[in-house]
Amino acid sequence: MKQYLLSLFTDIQDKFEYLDVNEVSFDIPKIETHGDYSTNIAMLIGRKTKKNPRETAQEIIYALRYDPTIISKIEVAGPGFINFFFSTDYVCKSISKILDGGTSFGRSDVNKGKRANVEFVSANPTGPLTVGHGRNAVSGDTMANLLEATGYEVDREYYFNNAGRQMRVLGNSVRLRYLELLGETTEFPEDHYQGEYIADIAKSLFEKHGNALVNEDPEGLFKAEAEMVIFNDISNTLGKIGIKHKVFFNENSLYDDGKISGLLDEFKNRGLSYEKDGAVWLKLSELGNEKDKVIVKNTGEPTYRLPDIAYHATKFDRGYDFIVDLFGSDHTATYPDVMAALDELGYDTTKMKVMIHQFVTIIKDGKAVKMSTRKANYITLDELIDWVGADVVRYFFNMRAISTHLNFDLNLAVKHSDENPVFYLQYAHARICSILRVTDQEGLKSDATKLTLLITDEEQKLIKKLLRFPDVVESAATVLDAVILCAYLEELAGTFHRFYTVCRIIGSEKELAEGRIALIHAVKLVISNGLGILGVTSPQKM
RNA sequence: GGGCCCGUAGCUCAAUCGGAUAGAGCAUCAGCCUUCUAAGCUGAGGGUUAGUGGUUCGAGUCCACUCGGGCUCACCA
Repeated sequence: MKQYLLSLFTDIQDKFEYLDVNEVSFDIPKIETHGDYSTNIAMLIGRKTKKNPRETAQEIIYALRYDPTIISKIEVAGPGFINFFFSTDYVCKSISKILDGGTSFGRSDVNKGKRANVEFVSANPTGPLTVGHGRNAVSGDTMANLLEATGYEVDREYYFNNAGRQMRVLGNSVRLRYLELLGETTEFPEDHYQGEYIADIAKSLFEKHGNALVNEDPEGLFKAEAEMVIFNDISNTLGKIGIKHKVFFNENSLYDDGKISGLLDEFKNRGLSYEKDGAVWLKLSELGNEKDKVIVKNTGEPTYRLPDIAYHATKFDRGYDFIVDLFGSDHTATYPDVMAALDELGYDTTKMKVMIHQFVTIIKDGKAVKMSTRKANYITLDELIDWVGADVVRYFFNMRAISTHLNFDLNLAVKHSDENPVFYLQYAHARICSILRVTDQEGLKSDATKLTLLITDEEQKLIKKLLRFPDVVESAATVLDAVILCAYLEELAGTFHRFYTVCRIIGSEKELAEGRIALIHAVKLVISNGLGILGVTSPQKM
């Protein structure tokens, strides 16, 4: 529909000095009487020509040569809007486009042939995934789905570090719990990992090796076992909500293949780094950032910054057209350093988009649950999934804009009731499936040639809503946020439920019934395509 | 103190590039099942969009300041 309107304006572009097709946009008015689509172009032109926008709008309408079987009315309204009304016949017939599109309706190929990399989760293997990681995991996977829906070939990537201080502490935490099992009294430092999972790992080591590990290095088997168990746990949890990364990128590999030392040399040769107090500093203040930062500590160990830069350089070197990083707001301060360095190294950072999601607050019994990874008083993502189910987890994390704080109300999520929006959508789908089972028994078929009979208000609204789906997917993919899609699907479900209460299928005249069956097939398709992008299932029955 | 994010109905949140009368859900109240799934539908009440000023044909949206909340400012990641 939008494309058709745009083509009309392209045809008349030459007739108006200030008319630029690139400036013409079409909105869907909030109020029905303002038409199916509306444009403010006459007001934009009016600003330049100082002419009354309403007059300009009228001149444009006279010039437009449109097919009256498609558009039933064009009018000037308000301060100079041009409103377009599509004919009911055209709206009805558009349903076949949806049915023909099938599972690919809503998808586009605007980015066909391009490759994208989405990095998300990227938690180091020091403990189970928390609810906060859950938001990252779900948002990242959904972003990847959205990009795929616009034609990208997407690699989902997980970056991790199994070296460094945190992992040493992890190994030692396991070692101390192990020694406790042997009856030794040990001091368990407060900065060590307090979680029960540490004791579990120690216990399994004790069962396998008895007391043979008394003198084992904390960085030896203790660390290795912990890493393996925890990683296994992480990927199991991700698997439960349908997430599978294609690439697990280990920070260590950057050392092994010389990327780190090469980068260090390059910084030095280009005069971008210097030594001070036994450490190596990067001249970020000269690259437009606030202050210089250490890239190699006086212990000789790099800070996270150096491998981070090297890592992102590999993403560019691997030839991606679009690179997405997703992390929580606690990392806000870190990425400008990486970006500045990459810029200086000559990488085109406009190809890269850093997405930051705000924190998740778990609300239980009306109160916020305080969480700390080290102290282990947190709710794990795994527990959450077991508790409320994968669909609810995925939907709850998708239904809020990632830039806003998310309150995850456990008491609400756990309710399998009408307070829970995900069921509202799934119910619409299940309801359609149920109708189709019954109509099938009655021998009624879907008949797209009867679509022009769908002229009631409820039917027309429903069809127009369905036709918006590709635009919604495209917008959601552009901003990399599924919240638009969730809002759309909830509207669509509502529009369907209203149709359902007013427009009966069984009991209607056969031709009308068969046209309506074609319509609900289209609704079913759009709901399940939409839920599919969100990673939520579309149940046949509820 | 500096940077980033946020503040919209009692609660949780929408609002397309700055568009026309700020919308949903929940909660509250009043209705609707002998008929395709009532996990549904209809109706009612509920707002100085935190505040003040500015930009313009038009501001929840952009700018400045103020207030309130979160995150962050490491030789941790």
